[in-house]
Amino acid sequence: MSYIDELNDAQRGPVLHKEGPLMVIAGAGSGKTRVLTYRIAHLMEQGVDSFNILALTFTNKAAREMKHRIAAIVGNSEAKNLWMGTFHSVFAKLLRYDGDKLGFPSNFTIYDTQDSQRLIASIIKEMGLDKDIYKYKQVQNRISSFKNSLITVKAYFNNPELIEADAMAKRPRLGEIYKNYVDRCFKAGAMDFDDLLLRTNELLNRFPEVLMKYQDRFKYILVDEYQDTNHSQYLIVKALADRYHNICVVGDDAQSIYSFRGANISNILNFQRDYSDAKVYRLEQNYRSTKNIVNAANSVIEKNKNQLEKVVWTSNDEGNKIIVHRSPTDAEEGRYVAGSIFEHKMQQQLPNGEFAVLYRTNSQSRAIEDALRKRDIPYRIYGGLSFYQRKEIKDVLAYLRLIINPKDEEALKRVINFPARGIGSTTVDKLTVAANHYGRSIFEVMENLDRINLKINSGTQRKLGDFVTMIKSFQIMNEAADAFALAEHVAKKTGLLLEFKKDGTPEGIARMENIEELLNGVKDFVEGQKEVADATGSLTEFLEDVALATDMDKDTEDDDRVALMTIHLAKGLEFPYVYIVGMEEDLFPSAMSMNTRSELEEERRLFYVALTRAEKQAYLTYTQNRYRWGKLIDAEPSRFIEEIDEQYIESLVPVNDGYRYKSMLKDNIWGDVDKSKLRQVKPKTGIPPSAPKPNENQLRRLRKLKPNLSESSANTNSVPDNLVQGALVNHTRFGRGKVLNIEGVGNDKKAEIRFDSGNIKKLLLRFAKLEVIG
DNA sequence: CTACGGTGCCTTTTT
DNA sequence: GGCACCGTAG
Repeated sequence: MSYIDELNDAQRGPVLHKEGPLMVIAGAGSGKTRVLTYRIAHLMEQGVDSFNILALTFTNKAAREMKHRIAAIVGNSEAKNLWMGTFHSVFAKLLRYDGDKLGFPSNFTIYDTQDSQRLIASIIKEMGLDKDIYKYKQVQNRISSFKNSLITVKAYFNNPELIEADAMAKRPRLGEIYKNYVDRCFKAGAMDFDDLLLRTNELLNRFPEVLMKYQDRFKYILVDEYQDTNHSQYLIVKALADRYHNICVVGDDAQSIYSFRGANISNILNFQRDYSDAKVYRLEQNYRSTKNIVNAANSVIEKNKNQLEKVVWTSNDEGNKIIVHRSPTDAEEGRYVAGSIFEHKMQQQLPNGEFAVLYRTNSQSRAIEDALRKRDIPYRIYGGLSFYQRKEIKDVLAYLRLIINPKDEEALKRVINFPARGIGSTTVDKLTVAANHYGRSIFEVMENLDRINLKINSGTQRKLGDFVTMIKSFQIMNEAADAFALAEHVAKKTGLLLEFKKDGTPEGIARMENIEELLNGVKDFVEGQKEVADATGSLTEFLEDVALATDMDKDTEDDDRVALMTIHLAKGLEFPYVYIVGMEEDLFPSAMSMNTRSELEEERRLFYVALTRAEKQAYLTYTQNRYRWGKLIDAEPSRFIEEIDEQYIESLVPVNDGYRYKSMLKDNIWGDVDKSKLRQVKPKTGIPPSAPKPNENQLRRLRKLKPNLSESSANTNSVPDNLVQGALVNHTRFGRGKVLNIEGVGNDKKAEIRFDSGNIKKLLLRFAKLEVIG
């Protein structure tokens, strides 16, 4: 049992723990995934049937990776049978089996947030309500939070406080909207994200035999990131574990960052109350980061009041201090980050994948992207507008959804007139009214146009008939053809591909290519599904996969790129070099999250998560002025910078963006050096026309600054004269090599060298440690 | 019915 | 600076 030897004492406890509830409080970087993986493998080696294990992870990717690692220990065929995935994907699967008891077809559609919002917007309109009072996004948000707290429509109307609150907010008819929304989803055979959990609860509550079936099946339940479960998820887990009590939850209260979507930190804080015989294990040794980073993060999270006791420590090296950097604008900030990454890469020959840029909001990615592009540094953005959310992709998917489930109202509305086929909003409105009146779906109304008098002129009636015929022909094809053939047929037959092709603009071509990429994705999926237990590779499965895919789930192509993502998405990941950008008040912490103590504490935990992603070096950057909503606004440094114990911070370095902007030193824009002045540096208006020159004090301090990466000129190698094309050289890391070519001048001078290993590398001479040997 | 331009809201974070 | 929605003209 060699894998047991790879664990430290603290990790071994929960892995070997036999029966009964256990909670693992796992500090950042303490090997929590390893514990989960090995515990599952160990259970299976002890004779537990893999059919009896349920593991709930935070991302599908995490589940996949864990499965692979388990397969490596216990064998592939056994690992296949594990139920492992996100809450949403696991319970979607469960609802496909047993959702019929609630009146849902097994091929129900999953509405994404946009679908929900559109439906709510149209309900508000149909009800004749003022859209400025009933804002569809806010309404959707509120309904979502009801569902996450298990407040059904019925529960809402039984709760005077909620009704009162909405009345006070001048939205007395919110309950009605809620009711209509639920009805319409039901009628459309659709569930939104929250329904996947809410309906699972309903199913388990109303049908004891179903509950017993799954209680008996899932004798061992493991939940990752337990601190981020919401009430609905909490109840599902509790119900399923109620029979055997073999529940293992893993989490870190200090990393709870999803309360905005209903996550309830008290789930983890109260675990011992729920299971009085629970054994608690703590993983406190951090294997990821340097002492500086761990200690800095500890000094920040200490400021939170509401937390479990835990001391994260590390025996890793001291490491470099955290570098804090100020820029005049967000564009400069991007340039600094790109320049810094560039220098690290050149100096240490690091791959792009060792770097991550983390931000609070998706909109911050743009400035970083621009700067990286200018430096030719490859990057990949995670999150934001993901592939599956692009218009053209959603259009294709909507057709596919309609084939599977013609009652899917949002899919129908999306494509009934795209590409344009002369069916306008007037017609769609008439159909909607009729559908609501008869309690049928729009598609059913369209199928029976001849039997209902809707005052639609005959030309339009014929167009509607053509549309119905087309969709039905697709349905017939779906019975025989595989998902790929069908999807390709649909893209062509509907005219979607042609629509974008004839557009001719680069944008249109890009969209066409995206559709082609989607088709390839379908193909890959169909083939990949053959490896999964009880999967068939059907269109239904593909659509479910797409609906619940997160951006992190995409197979990380093995190309080497800098990662750009929000801090939320970065949870669970680690990178040697981490840049946390936009460290400014109102941005991070967010202006929306400073009203209550608990909101602020969540922002602080978010910062803790960000900081603890870094293995070797963390950078914090902020700006004096930033573009927001297309306007330049003043910014001031985030309070979180001040909250870090000073001893872990490298004195705030001047803004000279490496060698390339060295000329700016003349009228330099200096970062403030004195930490105590952090809050005073905010300029009154925009960018000063010429930034102040450094005073004597600042100059003295700057001279004392150790040479570091940001001051590239200080550690530039002098280039030996005899380093010419054809010279033989020795490199400290890569060994002997021959210079093939020299290019560039001055600081940009690079040598292309073929090393004896066979690798050809381009090195910046001012960094490369080269010795000429002949 | 479509195309186009004006307006307002938006930016927290995601399954 | 961008998207979604609405009103108007053709």
